[in-house]
Amino acid sequence: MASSNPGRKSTIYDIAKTTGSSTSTVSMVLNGTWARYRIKEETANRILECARELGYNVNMKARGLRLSRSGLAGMILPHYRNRFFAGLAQTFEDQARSRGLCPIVVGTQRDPEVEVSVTETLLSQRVELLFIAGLRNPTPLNELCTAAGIRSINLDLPGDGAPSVVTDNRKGSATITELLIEKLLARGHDADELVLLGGVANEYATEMRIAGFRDALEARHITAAEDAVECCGYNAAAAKRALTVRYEKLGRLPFGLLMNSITALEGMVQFMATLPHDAWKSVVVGCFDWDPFAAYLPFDVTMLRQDVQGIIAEAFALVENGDPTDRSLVMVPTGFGKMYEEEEQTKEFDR
Amino acid sequence: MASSNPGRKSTIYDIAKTTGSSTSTVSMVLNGTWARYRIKEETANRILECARELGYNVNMKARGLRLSRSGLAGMILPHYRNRFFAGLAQTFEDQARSRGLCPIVVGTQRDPEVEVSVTETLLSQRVELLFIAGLRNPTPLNELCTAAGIRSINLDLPGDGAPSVVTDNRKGSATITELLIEKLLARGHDADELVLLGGVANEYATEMRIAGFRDALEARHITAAEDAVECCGYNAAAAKRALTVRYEKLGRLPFGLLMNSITALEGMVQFMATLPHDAWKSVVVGCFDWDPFAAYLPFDVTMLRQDVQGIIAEAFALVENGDPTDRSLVMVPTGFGKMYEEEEQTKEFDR
DNA sequence: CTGTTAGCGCCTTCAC
DNA sequence: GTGAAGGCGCTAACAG
Repeated sequence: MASSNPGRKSTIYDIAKTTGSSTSTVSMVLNGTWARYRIKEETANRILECARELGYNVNMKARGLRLSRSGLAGMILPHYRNRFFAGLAQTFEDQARSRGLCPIVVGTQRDPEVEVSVTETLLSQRVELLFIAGLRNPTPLNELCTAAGIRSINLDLPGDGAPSVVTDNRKGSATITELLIEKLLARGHDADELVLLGGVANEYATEMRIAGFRDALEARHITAAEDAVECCGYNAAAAKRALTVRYEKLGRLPFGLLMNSITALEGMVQFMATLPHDAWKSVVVGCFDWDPFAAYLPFDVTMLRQDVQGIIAEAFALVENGDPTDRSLVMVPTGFGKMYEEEEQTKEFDR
Repeated sequence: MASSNPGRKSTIYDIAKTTGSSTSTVSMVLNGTWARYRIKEETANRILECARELGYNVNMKARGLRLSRSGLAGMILPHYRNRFFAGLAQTFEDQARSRGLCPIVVGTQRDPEVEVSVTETLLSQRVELLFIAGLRNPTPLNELCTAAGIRSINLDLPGDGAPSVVTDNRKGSATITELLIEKLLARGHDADELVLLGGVANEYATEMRIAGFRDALEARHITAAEDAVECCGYNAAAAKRALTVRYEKLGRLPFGLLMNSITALEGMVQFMATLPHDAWKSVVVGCFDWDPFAAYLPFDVTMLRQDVQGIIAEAFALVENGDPTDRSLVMVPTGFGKMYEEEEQTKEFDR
């Protein structure tokens, strides 16, 4: 780490001077295009060596300015607090890096002002693409991007200002509903014991999940109970409250529960913790999204897992296909349990 | 959103031409320094208006080149899969934004090659500072930064290549150990039932926690059992295995358990799920780090929470104080339960 | 009050 | 094979 000029980053001029060559030669060598220009290998090596010694490091600001390519890929999401968004972020980073881009992901806390200002900031940094995840209404942000000539893709929730990649919630919901019905029947309960709890009415994901839920019931010619679907909101407290009410009315829990989010499941667990132990075994549970703790709780729970790798891959494909008028909606299927081996490979010092 | 020149981002030249003024006037107006230069308010308004219509957006690459200030703040961390790192990322983003910087955080999956290449990338993007979180040996990265004249701060785990901000693990450990002992005694058990499980011997955080554990025992003149500390590793499977062995040897669980990480706690929960229900109530548990699911499991668990806001604030203070030879080690105290009101304020559509 | 100009560091063409 | 020069978009003197 022998920086001859500590504190000041070195430039190609420094290298040119120390090696006694010209800036263009240095530039070519550093870009790997030197072979095409028949530059002496010896010269090239000398320059490379010198660059290392000086701790040289391209100035992407200058290169980007010249080439009008920043090398930055942006993504905004609400937060990192669940495995879905955390996984999206991680996968995005990996795939961006593998394309030679520097990932830059920002959490907005669902604050509309932050969303706009972050988008503007990323645009000023001249990101080459922007993925917008989990926004109910991404259109204003899409428009900002379009105006700046930057491609944006909506993830998780669709919008009409850009192409969107979302989980196939309806199909997934039907699949898990089907599975829960099987389990209920196997336990000798009625299928119409199943309750879909959580989420917000008229919100895209919730509506799709409700539709899938009904699909599965109808496929078996089962009439859903009046109150089989309850959109009590996504958060834990609301789900806990809703369950409490049902418990008091019914004198017990429903035998089958499909929770509309990991946070709703959190609320359910909080409620279960207040009940006698055998309550845990009395109920068959399903959940959209996955969490490592929840997966091992002492009750029968099945978690629907989103395919973050698939989502990100589709999104990159969309930006790479290049049609700026594209507004297609790509559906990515879900799965159960672990989806990627490596994802769970915790390193020795992971905690 | 009327971009007169869709697809091409507009520049100050475009604005200068359309408003019939000069680039410097435009520049000053856009930077808000126009009052100082006594530019007519009317002109200013015309320019501002035009900028809006053109969907103008500063090119930070060019501005950065000129001012040699990128407006970027970097942070690297192993992953986002637990609440500590997720919170660090979120807090970093908030605080960076409030300082007018654009946060750019990258997860490295603890891959040393990725760590180096990400650092180099961030350095080429000319980030103005770099926070390095959760690395066992951050020194090589610190050196890269120093060579480039960029200030770096180590977070969570210390290093000798830069100042470090870490949680006061020893004090925290002593506090929670003390609390668990109280609980054990209240239940009529011996204090030497307490076991510290998980982590890696000779690793900084683990060693500090062991020291704190012993501090608390010694303060009460209790001799720790031979096998009171078991560094079985951080991951869930290892913790589960270690507990299984103890269970078989003892015929029951130890009455008190202090788990060295959220992942180790995960392993414990997995093991508990295999036991009869009353096992959950038989044990008093503590854990370093916090998780929303774990916090509401049906057993007596106390979670030590790290002060992510404090850590990030100290880190920014360190870079702002400016002494590049500073190698100080700042300790940030821990707390129990919720530490910030707002942190748990889930928005309506959060899931 | 406003316009002109000289770079910031880099890449690319075009001479030599 | 190598050097000189122009310009990416912006800012800060410095002239008018």
